[in-house]
Amino acid sequence: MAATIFDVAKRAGVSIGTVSRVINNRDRVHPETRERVLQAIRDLDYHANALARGLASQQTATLGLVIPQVNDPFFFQVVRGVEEAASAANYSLLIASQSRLPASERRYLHLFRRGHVDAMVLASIEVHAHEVQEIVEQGIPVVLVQLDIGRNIPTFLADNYGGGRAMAEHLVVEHQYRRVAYITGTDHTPDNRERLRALRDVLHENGLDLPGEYVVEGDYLRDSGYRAMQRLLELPTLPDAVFAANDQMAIDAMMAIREHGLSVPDDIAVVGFDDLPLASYVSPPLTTVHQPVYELGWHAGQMALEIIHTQGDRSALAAPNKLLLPTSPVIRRSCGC
Amino acid sequence: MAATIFDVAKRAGVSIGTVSRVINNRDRVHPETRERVLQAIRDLDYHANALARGLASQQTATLGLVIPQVNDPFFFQVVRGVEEAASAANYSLLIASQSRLPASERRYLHLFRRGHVDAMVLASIEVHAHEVQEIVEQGIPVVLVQLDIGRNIPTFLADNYGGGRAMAEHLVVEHQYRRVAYITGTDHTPDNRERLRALRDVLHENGLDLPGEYVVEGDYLRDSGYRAMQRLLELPTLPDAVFAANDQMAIDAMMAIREHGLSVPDDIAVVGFDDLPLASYVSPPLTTVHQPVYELGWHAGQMALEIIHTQGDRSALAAPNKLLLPTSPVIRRSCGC
DNA sequence: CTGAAAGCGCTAACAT
DNA sequence: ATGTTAGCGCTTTCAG
Repeated sequence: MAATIFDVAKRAGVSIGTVSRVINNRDRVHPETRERVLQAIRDLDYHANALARGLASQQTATLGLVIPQVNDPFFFQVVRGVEEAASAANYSLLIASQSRLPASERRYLHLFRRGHVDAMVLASIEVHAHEVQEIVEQGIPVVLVQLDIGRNIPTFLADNYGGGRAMAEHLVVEHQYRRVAYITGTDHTPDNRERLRALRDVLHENGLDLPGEYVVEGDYLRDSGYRAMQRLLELPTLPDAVFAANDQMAIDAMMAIREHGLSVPDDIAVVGFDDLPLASYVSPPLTTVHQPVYELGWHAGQMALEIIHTQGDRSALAAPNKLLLPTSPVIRRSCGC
Repeated sequence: MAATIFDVAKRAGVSIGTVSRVINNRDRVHPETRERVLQAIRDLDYHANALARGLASQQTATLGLVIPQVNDPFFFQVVRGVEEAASAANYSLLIASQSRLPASERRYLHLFRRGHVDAMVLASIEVHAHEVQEIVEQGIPVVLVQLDIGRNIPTFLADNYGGGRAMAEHLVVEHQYRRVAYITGTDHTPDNRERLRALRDVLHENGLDLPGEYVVEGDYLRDSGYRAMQRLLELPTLPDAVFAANDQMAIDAMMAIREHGLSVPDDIAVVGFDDLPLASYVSPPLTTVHQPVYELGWHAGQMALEIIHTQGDRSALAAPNKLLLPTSPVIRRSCGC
């Protein structure tokens, strides 16, 4: 059986209270006593039981992270970011995927209901504002990643609008493309909206229009870009550039264009958003917008820890509650450069 | 404050013992009493505190998963597999990345030392056999994934040899390539060894040789395939096919070949191992061997749960302790098909 | 079938 | 500076 605090106390000839003090660096302990306790801990290879400590202190030193179930390398980067922030602070990471089950079965809510975690990071999941509210009201800090529910909750987002603008400007101003089309992601996501808005703004600022038939619907997933592009290729006037809401669809679109006997970027330029590892390997290499995914996770984890450590401290509320991390265009060949 | 078992007991007019019984479906409880308790639980939105339960029962209903720190989509699939196995059994998943720190700082060992988890899944990490032994001796079941330390520990591996053979046969028998070269992964990994052994066996069986200069060293990571291929391209007699130990290097090798003014697969065929999402997008699409990564994770999680539930039961030892999951060649264009 | 009570291993007052 | 003790919320005997 693993050694307990009693074993340590006995071996060091002190009470468990003293052992607890040296473990937690609380109060003053006589240097000599401390050394004796430390020695006993080493001798016994003692490691405080996390559950007992959590039960007594009402702190678990673990962060909960909820991610969608979809199989997207994107989220893994978020996980890595949160994990590193957590483990640097000696916190553990409890992971839950959002299940496919109907919203009624929100199993991940158990994480906090059962006292498992000190804070939660919700990344890109479908969640109702009132669910988040419920968690917060139980005193569990929540941090959101790529997920904007417009409440007073700390939120980390990639700068979709800024990145979209930079890319749109590259297309319209530098390359002087006049007929830019857009392949959308799922319509309800803010990312998609922001990117589309950016394109539209830039076009307008340059006296150009984004006609309705140049906005075709995709869903971010494989193949949807292909189908969307096919529809564009049936138009009487072809676009000279296509901005896809993500890389996956941009790559699909390139395929459709090639199969149509046209060339990327000579006939039609294509750009995406995300900067997947894949992007640099396709031919022509895809021009896209890099998203700081790892950083999103890291900052979110960091923020969660900060809130935990300032709980009850009013100044914590002074922190901004929506942070945009910069995105940056990655210029490769598919834009015509 | 969240409701406790006392609140439920009071509201149902029973003792906490009875509440505990209905929660855990232990012993018999009078149907009427049970219903009253259940109702109280619903009324109060009661959820048993996981820490308290863990402390009292010495079971945490959580699995620990340790993965390497490297940023490889491969591991994410393992994570998904384990997570789904765990959550299907109402278990939580505690994740730890192996730190870059020296081996002395094995932080993930805390997971079990501190009573955090009921079992551990170690995936593809660097670990000493005696460390695993230590965990097992503490009574924590361990399951290994893509990691073979040759002890009596349940281990899930992809069938590297089988997949390697199938691919080698495709090259040598079907395509009749006579000069097949191999780009290695890091030498110490069993995956790499098995794949190389398979190639060598198939070559010999067909009266062919694998000359030393046709085995060039890579390290699985980006760019290493490129450099390895360059060395092959300097040889007086060029290979007519190259088998890379993974897709990443195969793709790099294709680049090197093209830059050398040769064509894939007309001048030199190239195949890989892994079946990354990327593989189908490069041109020509990469012929490779699919690894059941998600399945490895899922089975490992499943096995961990099984062992937990048969603890102390001798029959548990009857299970095979090394399981090969089938790999399958995915024939695309880069092999010449 | 149910209640009472003794822990599980630790933290955090409260004493001294 | 250190010891004592009452919980934290639950499971699990042991009685009845």
